[in-house]
Amino acid sequence: MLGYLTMNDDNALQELASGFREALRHSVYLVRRLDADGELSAAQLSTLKMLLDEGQRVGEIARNLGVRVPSATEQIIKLERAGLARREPDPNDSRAVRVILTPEGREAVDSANRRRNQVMAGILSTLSDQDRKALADALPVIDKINASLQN
Amino acid sequence: MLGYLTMNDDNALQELASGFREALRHSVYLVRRLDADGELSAAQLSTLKMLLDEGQRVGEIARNLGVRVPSATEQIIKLERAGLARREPDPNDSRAVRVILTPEGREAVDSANRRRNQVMAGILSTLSDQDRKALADALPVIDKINASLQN
DNA sequence: CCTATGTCAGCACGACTGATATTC
DNA sequence: CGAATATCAGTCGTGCTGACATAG
Repeated sequence: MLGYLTMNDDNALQELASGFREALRHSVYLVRRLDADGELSAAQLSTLKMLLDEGQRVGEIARNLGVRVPSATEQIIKLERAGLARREPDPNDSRAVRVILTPEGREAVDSANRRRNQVMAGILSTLSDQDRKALADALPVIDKINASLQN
Repeated sequence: MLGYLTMNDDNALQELASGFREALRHSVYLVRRLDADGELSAAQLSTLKMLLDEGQRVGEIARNLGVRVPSATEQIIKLERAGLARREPDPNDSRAVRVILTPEGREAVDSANRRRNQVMAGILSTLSDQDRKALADALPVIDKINASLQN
């Protein structure tokens, strides 16, 4: 049996969960809009971004993207066809494939990233300092929540 | 030419934009995961939810969902086939169609909503009070950002 | 006649599962 | 031989645009 305080806490938790879910649902459309007139789709940009440093294996990309390996392969093939990435055999493990950025890919990431950040910054610039602080404070928390999925 | 302070503000804005974009990108997968083992897809649940009170017209549903009318029609047809919603002519405007929930639809909303909220609440319950407060404080801000798309 | 509302047809994107090769 | 890695083939969900019918 729950005590009064505990029950309140539980209600608050449910409400927060519900509110956050709703916010995320709407944000899906925000992301879509952000991509709308872009040269790269969101999935492509995400994939390219994680190749920036030294490239990755297909399996790693899939895991980091939160999708299955065949889905990652599909994206990679598209990027390759677009001349933005290249696949090459992993020298240490011939089962694996390393995916690396081409110079064009690197340029595409930078430019698309810049464009999207500017659109978002434009939206954020209409907020009050207080609102921006609240958002900034919540980002690490949202990261934590997202990270809890990696398990 | 921008002054020092302004330039700092601008940098901060860009960083906030970038961080928020990144958080949203990851959240897409969170939402997916939340839907994964559900009886209703996220789009279907969202559609059903806005019929709870007194039903809505197709155009209203589309606007509230943030999608085009044909996309809303498609969802509605699926819900109708599943026995969760019904379409009937609007008595005041014969061009329009009112969509209303069936009792089964009402039940489905409740149950799916409950399940998803519980999963999310489970995740949130692992956070500190401070983190939860930060998240709660940011929700209205995120709503504002999302609302800025309605234009 | 023009506009608003909804539906239909056809398409694109991006995920998934299941079935292979190939290598460890 | 069994496990891991990547790809291929086929399917599904959900969005979009453009064309259309009907009503205001």
